[in-house]
Amino acid sequence: MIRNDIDVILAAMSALRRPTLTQVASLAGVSLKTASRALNREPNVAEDTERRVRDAADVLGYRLNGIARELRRGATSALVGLISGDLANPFYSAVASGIERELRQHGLQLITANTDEDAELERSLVDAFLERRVRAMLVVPSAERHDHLAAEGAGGVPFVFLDRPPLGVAADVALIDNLGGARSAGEHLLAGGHRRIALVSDLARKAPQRDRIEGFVQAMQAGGNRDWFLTTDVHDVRRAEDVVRDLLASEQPPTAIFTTNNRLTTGALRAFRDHPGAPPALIGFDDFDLADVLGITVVAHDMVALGREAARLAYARISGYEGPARTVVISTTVIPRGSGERAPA
Amino acid sequence: MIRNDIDVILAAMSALRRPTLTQVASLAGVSLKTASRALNREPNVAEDTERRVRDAADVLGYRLNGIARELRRGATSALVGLISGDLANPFYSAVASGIERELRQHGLQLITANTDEDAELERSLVDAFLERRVRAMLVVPSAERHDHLAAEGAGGVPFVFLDRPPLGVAADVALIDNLGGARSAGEHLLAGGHRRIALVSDLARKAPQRDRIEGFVQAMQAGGNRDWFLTTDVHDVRRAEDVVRDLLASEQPPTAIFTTNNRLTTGALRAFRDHPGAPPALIGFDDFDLADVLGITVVAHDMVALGREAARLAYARISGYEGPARTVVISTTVIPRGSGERAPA
DNA sequence: GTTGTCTTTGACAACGATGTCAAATAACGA
DNA sequence: TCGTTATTTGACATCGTTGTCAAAGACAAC
Repeated sequence: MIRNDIDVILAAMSALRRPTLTQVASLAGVSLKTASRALNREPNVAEDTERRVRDAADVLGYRLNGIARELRRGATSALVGLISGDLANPFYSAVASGIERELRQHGLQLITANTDEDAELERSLVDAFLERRVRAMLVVPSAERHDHLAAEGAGGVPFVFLDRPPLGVAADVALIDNLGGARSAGEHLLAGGHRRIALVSDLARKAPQRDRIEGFVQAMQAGGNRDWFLTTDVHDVRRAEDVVRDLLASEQPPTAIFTTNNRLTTGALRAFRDHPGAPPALIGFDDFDLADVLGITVVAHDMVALGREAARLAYARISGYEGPARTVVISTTVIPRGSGERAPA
Repeated sequence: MIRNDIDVILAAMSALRRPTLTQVASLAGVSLKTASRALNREPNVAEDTERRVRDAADVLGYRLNGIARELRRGATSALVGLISGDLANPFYSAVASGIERELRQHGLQLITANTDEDAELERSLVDAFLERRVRAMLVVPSAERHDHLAAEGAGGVPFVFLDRPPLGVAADVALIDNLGGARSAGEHLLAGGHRRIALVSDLARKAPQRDRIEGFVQAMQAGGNRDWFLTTDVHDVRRAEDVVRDLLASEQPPTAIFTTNNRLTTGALRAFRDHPGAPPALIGFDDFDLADVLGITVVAHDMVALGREAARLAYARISGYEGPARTVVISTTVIPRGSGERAPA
């Protein structure tokens, strides 16, 4: 009866709630279950019935309630969580896009959150994600220790760490070859004839920075060079600029500088800009957008690949892999662009 | 009875499923509802009871099932969806971080997806997000038209568009002052004495690019200059480099160039690098990292603010604002850094 | 002891979908 | 025509939580 149809439609609209499958079924004049079958293209639904249900769904603007479906289907979502310190850093956003593309191939959806490098927030965000029943957690760790996550690993939700290995937990990790990359940088400068080399690094307590420092030191030792020095805990661009400016103005300025991440390289370049004399040689860890135009030699690595590999590790666990924790290491390459090849003064 | 407790624990463990509230309740020896009350810190729960429940939850490693909770509480999640063409572009990732910070203040969580500028994917991702019952959708549109979203707006889920206004729908939008910014750039070059100016732009069918072109044209008209020319549909860095290289090599090269986005500016800089003579003046739309080091004059704007404002528009709708669609425009500033102030040859 | 108020607890339905199972109908061969 | 099988449909339970409502217990005042 037409009047009745209109009632159903009006009820669905006016309630300001999304129409439910029950309403669709009632409008189509079939049972709830039949409507469900029709919309899910299950076999054994009469052609005519399916059409009626689809029409009804269209009229009402019906959209499946994924929350209810997930609850019924096993209380686990198709979501994978990513928590990182600073998604605004182009460095990390490349990682995120690598992850996203890989996950999509398996019908999984990425959900992200920033911690602003805050360990407390990291914990609470992990909690929030787990409550949403994510299928896996990808973490670029900020916190120092990760024991609190150990229980989770056992509890069923796989964790994969990126860029920095977790402390206190055996878990899958995707890393960059920080040690090897930094060693190559050191060797490159030594091969160029440099001896007096300054190393400018970020917070030394973070593992990637530690490894980059160590790789560089290894190169120096292997090359028998002791004429190098290290400034550590340089955490932002401003500070890097100041540090490098001081280096340039010192009694015996270095003939080459190695900066251990993209921010520090930026700072160094700003300091160079205001410096009257010829700048020292420079190699930076991490490639960046206009490095080619600026002619900056860098230790490059594929961040998209890092994300992709991490996503693969996660997916393996989701699909049932139960073996021991694995580590994937992304290789690095020195890309000579001029700044790292300047001869010592 | 101890034996019984152990049974509950073992059952929870071995099932390889997360323990449910029922199991916690049974271990604590209370009813399901009481356990729920205890864990949610509802009033009127005996202190002793609450402790027993909490202990039981700890023992089992219980974690609330957010999916079930959301279903019960109203079938709408605390998620806000963001769909953008390319999250890996630092431009967009700044937007995302602005959004995220604003949302977090209201207890909302951002969930993101890339469309790779694919209109079809955009549609299906919007669908997927709506099925997850996001509270609002933020979209950096790729598709040409957005009529298919109109029904949604009515259906209750608020849509906010960023950077590009939607076609065929009246919805909240957060935009950059493309027109004004481009006009300022044009005026800046005219004031510097330039007449023969080349405009290099991306796909002209996209609204932001159209506006930037138009703003520039307005400035030329107002300044009575007709000696300018436009290359359009330059979509990637490579192509921009080629186009600018050709411009430099032409009979009558321009004395100034205006590139309408950061990718094109990068391309221009690459072309300049290989050019023997003095480069023309250059102004780029969009600020970028190291533009200061390179001394590039740009039309800058605050992308984080763009994200923040979009999130605010969305939140207003979520909190019940039902008024007409609103538009927020983020202002732009010309930042002179040298490249835009070079005198005409 | 009775009444009334306040605290604490539990039984039950509900959120919106899907899975199980059985009933109704259609189609077929004998 | 009847029995048998295949198709199509619907009633009902279920996922894990929270809201409603009523029952039970504690306590004070009369």
